[in-house]
Amino acid sequence: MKARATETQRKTRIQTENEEKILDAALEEFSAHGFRGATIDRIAQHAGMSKPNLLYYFRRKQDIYEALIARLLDTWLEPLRELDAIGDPLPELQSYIRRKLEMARDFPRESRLFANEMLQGAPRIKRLLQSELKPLVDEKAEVLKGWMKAGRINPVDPRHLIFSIWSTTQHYADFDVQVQVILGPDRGADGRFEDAARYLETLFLDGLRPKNAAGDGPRIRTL
Amino acid sequence: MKARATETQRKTRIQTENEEKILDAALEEFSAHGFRGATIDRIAQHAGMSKPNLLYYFRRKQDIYEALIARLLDTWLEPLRELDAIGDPLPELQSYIRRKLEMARDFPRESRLFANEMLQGAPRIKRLLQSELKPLVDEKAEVLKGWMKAGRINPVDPRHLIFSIWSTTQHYADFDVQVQVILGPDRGADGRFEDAARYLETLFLDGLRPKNAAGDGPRIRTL
DNA sequence: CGAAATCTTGACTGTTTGATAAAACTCTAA
DNA sequence: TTAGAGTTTTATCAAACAGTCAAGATTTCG
Repeated sequence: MKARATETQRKTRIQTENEEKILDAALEEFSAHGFRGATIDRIAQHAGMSKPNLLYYFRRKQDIYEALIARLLDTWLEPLRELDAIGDPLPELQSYIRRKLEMARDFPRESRLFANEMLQGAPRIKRLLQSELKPLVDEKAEVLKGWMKAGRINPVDPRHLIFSIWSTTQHYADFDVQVQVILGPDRGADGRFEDAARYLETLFLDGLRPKNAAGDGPRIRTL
Repeated sequence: MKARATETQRKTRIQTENEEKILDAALEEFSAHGFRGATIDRIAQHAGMSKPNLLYYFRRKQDIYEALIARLLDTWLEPLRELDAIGDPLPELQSYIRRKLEMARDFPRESRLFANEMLQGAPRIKRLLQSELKPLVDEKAEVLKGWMKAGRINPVDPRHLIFSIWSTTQHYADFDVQVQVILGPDRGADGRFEDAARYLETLFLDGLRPKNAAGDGPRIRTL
């Protein structure tokens, strides 16, 4: 009779399977339409079960969404956690960028779900951002600052540096349609991924200013 | 009796005012909740009028959305149009980045509306992207290629370069909540904007690798 | 097997939503 | 001033929506 009670209780095979199916379908829906735009009917349909049956596993729409968010944030921050203060700065950053890019490739729906929540003003995870995300970023910002002080990477605002890594990599998941329209069908998904990886490597390591050439031009006005 | 007919017909003062009020309210709603998540009721309420009255100006929900999208794309592409093949590459790119950053600061709702449409797979503007966006990007990609061939900027994939400018700048509008959580309240909106501008300038011009120092470290594995 | 626990379904409720009709009201220009 | 165009509201509708309930079907396990 009681299915998803919070009590310590082993999950049935069917329960595990169905919860998985539901969360997968819900990810599809929520990531494309946001919390309000998604409907239980569509999630149930996509999960291949009746609406009342879905509601047997998750009492309310919000419960599905929260279950999704809960499992998301941890996965999402994993790449940043791996940024190692002991390692060499540039290779560390490079592999962080690559890990984020791989996540955008392998978990685009998760990326979009996160983006959707942000666009809405993060009403449901703002607190989590405060308690989980911020301390982690603070910690890693200190690591970056250390590298800068040692002259091992150029001195920039470490937090904005992190923003730029997030945005450039997640762009390939969140704006996938646009990317495909612009790049055309010539190059498949794998090719696009490698192109993006190569480009971001150059951008973050060396920027656009040519090192050898004198062709620098005048500084632009600082408006 | 007939209000918003497609016929050539002068608009009333009231008509102009109310359409403006509606579009502003709709922008608020659609940018935060997407097409499905937004409701006419809430838009009407936010616009300070009754739902039937709103529907007197825009027959269907979709009409409001489309009116919004139509006026958006043109504004959105304006900064890229200004990228001048004749100018000096680095200052041109720098001021393009700055213009995009200014748009993120001054029109965050428009940015979010666009992002929302993308997350949904751009069902309503995919065609417009093909016919308007792609040719423009193709044209500007050629400009960039020319600069690269002349050795005036580092050789990179021009389209991915454009993606990175879009993503880094729009991030400050689309993920504003997250940015605020991480940066804290110490620095106001203006300070954040200037910090971002300064950081992006360094990133795009010089990247992170220090020029003077030898501290380079080994190359990372190309996974 | 067979009973208890688990799972599934159809029928249903109250509410919200997009949209319409027509009556009532307001503004404007001759 | 007043007729008619333009605007707003009240009342209403059908569909979509989140969520409930109890009865029936299935699985699990002693």
